[in-house]
Amino acid sequence: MKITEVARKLNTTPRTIRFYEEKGLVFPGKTGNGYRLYKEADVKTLQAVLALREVGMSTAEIKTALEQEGGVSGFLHSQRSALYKEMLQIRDMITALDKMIEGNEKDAREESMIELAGKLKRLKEKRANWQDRWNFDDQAEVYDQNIKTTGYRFNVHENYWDALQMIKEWVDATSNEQGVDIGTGTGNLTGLFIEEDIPIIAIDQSKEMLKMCKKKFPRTDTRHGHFLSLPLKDHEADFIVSSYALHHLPDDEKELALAEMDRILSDGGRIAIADLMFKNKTDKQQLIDHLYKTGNREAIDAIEDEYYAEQTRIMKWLENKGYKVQVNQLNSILHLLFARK
DNA sequence: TTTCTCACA
DNA sequence: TGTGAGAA
Repeated sequence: MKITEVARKLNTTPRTIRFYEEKGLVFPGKTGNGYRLYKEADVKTLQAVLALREVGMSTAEIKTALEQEGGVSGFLHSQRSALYKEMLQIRDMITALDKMIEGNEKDAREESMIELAGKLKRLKEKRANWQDRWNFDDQAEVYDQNIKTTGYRFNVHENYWDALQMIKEWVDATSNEQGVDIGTGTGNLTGLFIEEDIPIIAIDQSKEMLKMCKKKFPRTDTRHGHFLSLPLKDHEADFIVSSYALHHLPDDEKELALAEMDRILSDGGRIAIADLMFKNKTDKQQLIDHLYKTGNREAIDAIEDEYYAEQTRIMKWLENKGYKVQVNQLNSILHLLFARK
């Protein structure tokens, strides 16, 4: 396609298209006489450029967007993720301010305001720098091996495959449903669905893990993202599964994660979670006491290193949102949670 | 027709 | 961030 043809098709002028080339957004080939020749792919990118321009992005921003891995859609998702983070911060600020207003009306002392401000600041920091303390990028190669080797006196992966299998069976998906696996890791759970030709989007915050997942199950749609901002539209998923992932989020963020799941899940959709948790606070204390008594340092270290959930708290949250919840405990720390919206 | 360059808002 | 005009 020559330049005027493309311009007409996209409702712009040849001049503008050349301008975008000057800014490094398209690279058409040239004919013998020096005329620009546009391929179908070039037209596509130009279309994207025009669209992004329309939304107010600068050519420089568009350039970085185009260069990002995952292309435009990857960029859009990361933009969404950034905005979502901001939105959460603003929401935190509003609740904190509401509390201050309330406190002020009751003629509270200044300390409580300062206290609140401090709490807000810490929350903000936590949100801003959730970091992968466990370094999953480095674990990608060895993760599957680690599942097989049982711990000395404490094996977090006991009943691992049972749990994944049970999730798959409970979800009971058909091949025209859209699934999502959050914190897919090396894709063990995702694989169970892929084997049966059930479309599933595998999400992980570790790009190395995603590579490994793609290697094991090439047909998987892998996407970079994390619990607090999932790269999916509202109500896009028919079912959500997640295994051995939620315990990497602090408790207050777990509820945000559930809210985010709720956002992408269609009405009547299912959530199935397998994770290390305690039934409730007293259960947690009892188990830890027991471990102390028996001197099982290994287990205590493992538990303290992560954020095991309280099953009842998650259950309550889901029920408040109108989910019908069913639970199943496989061993002292492994719980399954099935919820229907 | 198209390209390139300089200038302009 | 574009656009206009003129020369080739």
